[in-house]
Amino acid sequence: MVQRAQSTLGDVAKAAGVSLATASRVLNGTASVGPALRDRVVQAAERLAYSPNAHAQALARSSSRTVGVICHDVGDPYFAGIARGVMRAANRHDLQVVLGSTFRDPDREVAYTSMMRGHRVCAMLLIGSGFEDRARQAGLRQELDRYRANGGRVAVISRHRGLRADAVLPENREGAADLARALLGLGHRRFAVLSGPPLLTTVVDRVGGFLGALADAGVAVEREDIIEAPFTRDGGYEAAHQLIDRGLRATCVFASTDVMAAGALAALRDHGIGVPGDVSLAGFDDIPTIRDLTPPLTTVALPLEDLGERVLELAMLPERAGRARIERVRGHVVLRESTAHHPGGS
Amino acid sequence: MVQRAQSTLGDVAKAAGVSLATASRVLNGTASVGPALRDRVVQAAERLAYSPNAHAQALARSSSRTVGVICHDVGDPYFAGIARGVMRAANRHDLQVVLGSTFRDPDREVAYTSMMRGHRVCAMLLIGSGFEDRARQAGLRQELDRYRANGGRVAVISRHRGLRADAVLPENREGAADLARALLGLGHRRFAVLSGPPLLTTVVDRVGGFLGALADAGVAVEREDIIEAPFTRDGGYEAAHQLIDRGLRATCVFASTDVMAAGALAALRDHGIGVPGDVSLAGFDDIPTIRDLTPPLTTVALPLEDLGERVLELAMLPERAGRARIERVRGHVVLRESTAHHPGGS
DNA sequence: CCCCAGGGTGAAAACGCTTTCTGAAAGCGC
DNA sequence: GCGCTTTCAGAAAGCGTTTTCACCCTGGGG
Repeated sequence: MVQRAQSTLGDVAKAAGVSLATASRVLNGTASVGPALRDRVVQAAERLAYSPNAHAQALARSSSRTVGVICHDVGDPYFAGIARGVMRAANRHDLQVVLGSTFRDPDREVAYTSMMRGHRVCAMLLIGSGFEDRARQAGLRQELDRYRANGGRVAVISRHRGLRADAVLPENREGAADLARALLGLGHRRFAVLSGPPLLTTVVDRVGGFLGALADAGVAVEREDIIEAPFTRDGGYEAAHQLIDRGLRATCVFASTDVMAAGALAALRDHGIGVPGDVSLAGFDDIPTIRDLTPPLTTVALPLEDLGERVLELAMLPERAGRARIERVRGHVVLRESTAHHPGGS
Repeated sequence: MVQRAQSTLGDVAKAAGVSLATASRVLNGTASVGPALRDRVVQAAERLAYSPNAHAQALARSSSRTVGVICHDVGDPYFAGIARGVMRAANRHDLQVVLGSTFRDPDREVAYTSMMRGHRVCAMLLIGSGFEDRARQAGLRQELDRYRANGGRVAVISRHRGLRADAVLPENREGAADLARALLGLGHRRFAVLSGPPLLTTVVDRVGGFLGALADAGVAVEREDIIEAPFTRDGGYEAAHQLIDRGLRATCVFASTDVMAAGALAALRDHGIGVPGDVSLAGFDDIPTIRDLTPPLTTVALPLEDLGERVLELAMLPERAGRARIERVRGHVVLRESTAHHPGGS
């Protein structure tokens, strides 16, 4: 294939009969250039279909308008919602976005951060739960510290151990506690919990908050009524299935994400267990689709798109000297029809 | 971009007491370097937390391992599903992804292509429906032609008028026709259609295919039973609402995407109209969540994640001399419980 | 008439890397 | 010991921009 060389600023300058410097100034509007020359340059650029080489620009300016975004899985509605917010804010700030999807592999997360450091992105956004595993976090932290040592900005959503980065923090613990109290208020006393991978801070917080609030009310959840499963629809399905196999004694099931709850709902339906007739079901996140389930799911609503916008806004702020900025976001309980009053309760 | 003195290859070379060239060769494994020097370089790089400047590399090599991906809205489950596939394939090929979300603004689409051209991405992926509007397409086409003239690769999902790019083509027309025939087979004779923006090729194909197959069977759909609405959940809700206001006479409603169908289902439920008792409902795409709706939605299943992987694979192939590669993907009809046999039918 | 301010322009030095070209040293057969 | 090929390392020329610095004008004030 004959690959005609992409025309350069030099070509444009030559075609317009001006110097490189002048051409650059015209195209950037950097300095005042005589109208005659200006026109010649603009026309030459158009004629040659000139497109400035962004790499050369980044190199010469030592700056770029690119942010790196790392999430677990763009395909998941939770991240998709947040990503939409990030993209909206990025458009507003005229920023380019390079995206990483780790598929929940912590090593890949580190690989992405180091790649983005190489790209000299002006900010890095870590979307989604951190890991409890300190050893695992160490590599990530080192990479990010190096990045920040050179002036890079980091902002995260959710709790990330040890990273001292600006953060948008959904109040998972409190939200789950609120939910627990609401469910207690409906009269439930016997609960089951569909937990995610216990390595995720989000899981720890949500399940911990939920169980804590129950404990405060004198309600304990037995070990076998807490099931760990992947943070996916099928994980939720499997977990509910397992729960049923063990003999479902709870009157209310809490799934730590809506995605899992959707799977659980399917499992319950497949077993002919009525929701909320036989058992109540609640989730967390308020992803858009669950209000269209039957029954619509009770959940703790998080403003996903908003989270995305805010984390990007945080990253655009200059680093704060003292300690990191924390924006807490309180989720609010939305009682829908998947949870019903439990007659046996108080 | 990172401000403070990020260490450079020069620093590493100096610290290791070797030349730039040697340092470069060690770090790239380009040529054989004596073990003693090699170690000194590697250690110096580690000590200085060296991270190669990707822009400088791209410039020096005049090539990059970055692909641009442009979609309408990452937040939409359809695109989120495809994006997941793209990310998976990108991980496999060790490619970086820069993402654009147009929010369905064709101008922004052009802006993205030109920005990505500037970035000298090695390929551009256009995800999602093209526009019928020839004038609008002209700008996009020009930008892409310039990109390809310089060796850039373009691959698209869905039909894009005038772009002669490699494409993964969901057979929207045929899929919709299959669906229509299946619904006819259930005995339905009176249909309504929730159409998307008529400027989108996807809409034209799906609605066209659907109506065409009906016409072949001697069934006509009246103009007022075809409603145009945005390609969103709320668009579907509104459209169904409007349909109901006009007096719902159809026994079966076809929504041109699952996302719209989900909204329509909600509207029908809100009006106490039973699905499929009072009316059957079908969508298109088979996004993951609709099988969990009640009733689960009949649809035309597209392998979303697979589409994403395949479009990236296409883009990685060298350009084919003659005409563009076309990969047709036949969706298959999945009859679920949202559609029922219509007693009045044949 | 001279000097100086200042707008407009060009030459050239970065920016951080890759890669070609060149040269030095080392290994080999005679 | 002599020429020969290999191997390994460095000097330097790009890659395509931006930006500093210097220069040349033109005009206006003294």
